[in-house]
Amino acid sequence: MATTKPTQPLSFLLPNNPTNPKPSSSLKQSSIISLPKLCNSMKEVQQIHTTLIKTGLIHDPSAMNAIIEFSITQDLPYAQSVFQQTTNPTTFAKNLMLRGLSQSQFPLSAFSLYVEFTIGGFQLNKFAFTALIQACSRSKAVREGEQIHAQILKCGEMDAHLASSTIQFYVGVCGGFGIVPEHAEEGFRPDERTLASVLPSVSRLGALSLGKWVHSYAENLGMEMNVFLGSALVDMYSKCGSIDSAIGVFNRIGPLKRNVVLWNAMIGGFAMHGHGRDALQLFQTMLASGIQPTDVTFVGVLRACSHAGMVDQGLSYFKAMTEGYNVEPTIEHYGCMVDLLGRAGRLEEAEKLMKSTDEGRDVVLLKTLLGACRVHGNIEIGERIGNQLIDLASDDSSCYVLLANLFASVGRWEDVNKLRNLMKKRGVRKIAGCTSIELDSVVHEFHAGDMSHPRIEEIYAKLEEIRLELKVEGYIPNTSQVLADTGEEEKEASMYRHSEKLAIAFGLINTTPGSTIRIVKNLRVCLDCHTVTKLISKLYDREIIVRDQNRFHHFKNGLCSCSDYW
DNA sequence: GTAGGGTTAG
Repeated sequence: MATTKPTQPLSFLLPNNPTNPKPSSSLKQSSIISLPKLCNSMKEVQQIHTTLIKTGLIHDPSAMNAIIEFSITQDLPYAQSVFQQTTNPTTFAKNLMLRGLSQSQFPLSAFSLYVEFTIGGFQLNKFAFTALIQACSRSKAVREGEQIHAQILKCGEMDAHLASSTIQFYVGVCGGFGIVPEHAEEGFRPDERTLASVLPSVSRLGALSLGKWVHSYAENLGMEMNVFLGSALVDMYSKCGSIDSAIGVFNRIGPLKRNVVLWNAMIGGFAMHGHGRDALQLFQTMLASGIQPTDVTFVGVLRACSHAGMVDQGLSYFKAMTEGYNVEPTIEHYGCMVDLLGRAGRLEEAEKLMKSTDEGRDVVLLKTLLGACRVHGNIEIGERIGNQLIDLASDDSSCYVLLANLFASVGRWEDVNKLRNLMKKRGVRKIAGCTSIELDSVVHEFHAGDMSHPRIEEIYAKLEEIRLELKVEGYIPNTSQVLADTGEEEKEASMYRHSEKLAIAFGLINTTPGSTIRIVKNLRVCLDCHTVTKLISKLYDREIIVRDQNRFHHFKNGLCSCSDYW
């Protein structure tokens, strides 16, 4: 871990450094040859390399290996030249070189070295094979990978590590085809790595009870809560809507054990839940504990600012990122910034920033800006961006829907119809809205106007009850996002069959009063569902947590954590 | 002494 390395330069250990009066002979041989492991830069490695040559210690194979080991990740050409100058490279050094090339920009270059080695009569071992099969994974070289797989089987080098790299190869190049396990292995015990690998799938599903099961499984087996498992759990709990449990896992990992990935996961968790201040406070704590932020950290920080509406803070963190922390902005950072400025209604600035990058025609950035135009009813910029989008991403239905929403909000029904016809002509279909809710480990899924649920009558009865109560409260349905130019009554009726309303009604019927309702939606929440959910949270005294396409909404006491911008 | 796992805009 980079943070455990000494930060001061190591040159004071070298003999020609005047600040160090001791001659090099006072250093044990074993200590100088292990120095490259402690190095922070190639410059230090080169200094040590020079010293090794001067003192003759370079003839010790482990000294050479240490130099190669450091430089394969930092300066591959350097490692290659050192390796070529070695008269009798050890197996270890050969394996390192294979690994270095397989992790380089041109993974298949490992194969030329492999050919060289085999001509020279070198027998490959499991470490060499791992590097080669990974090279095939990275470059999607199916035939080569299959041949390496055959060789591995022939020479009997297969073990658990190599098997997992081989599986990764097949999963990556053909979706796992051809490697279906024959049976679940008897006596097989998953370890922290296994669980850390399955958790991202649980996170994507938003299946909290499944994630909780994995967590308690780990605890029951007495597994060590390391940063890998910890980060995966923090992310899982965040993405499954249980930010408190995420905090619990984070806090239980000792401050000294926390690495930047774990901090990033927790900051990102706060961000997606709209807890901007918590995210920024945690970021400051991270800095105070001496952890260097990465580009991912700033994605979390900027996302936190945008989701919590902290525009000024966001702008100053973006500045600090590039000027103070030397982190180059990526497309993800620009995405956050366009969202941040767009939320504040600073649409011209958002567009200017977008155009100033190489990513001015990126579909996601354009969609972010168009979404902001819809929220702020800016038809001038919105129409321009929208038209650009439906050419650029002509098969993406959400672009048409966003633009149609904008037209509908200003009553331009003719344009809405034109868009609908264009979609039909181009064969683009709207993605159907779908909301799921999990009760007692069973996932119930609802689509708009769904009549298939066995308890659908009760659900519609509950919705009717809600509709009447909201009417008493003076609520007027907002039909601006209904894209059919029909009568108000028809529009209202169609809105009451939206999938999120069905899921919430089902949740109200089947959970104890006062308990939290969690639902997951595949698209963005519609404007009317958002308003209705706020009112339900107050009327029924329920906390309702909604995960939509890209963030969480916490509805409580008539308010939503997104401050009505999403 | 070498290899597998975790975090990333809308």
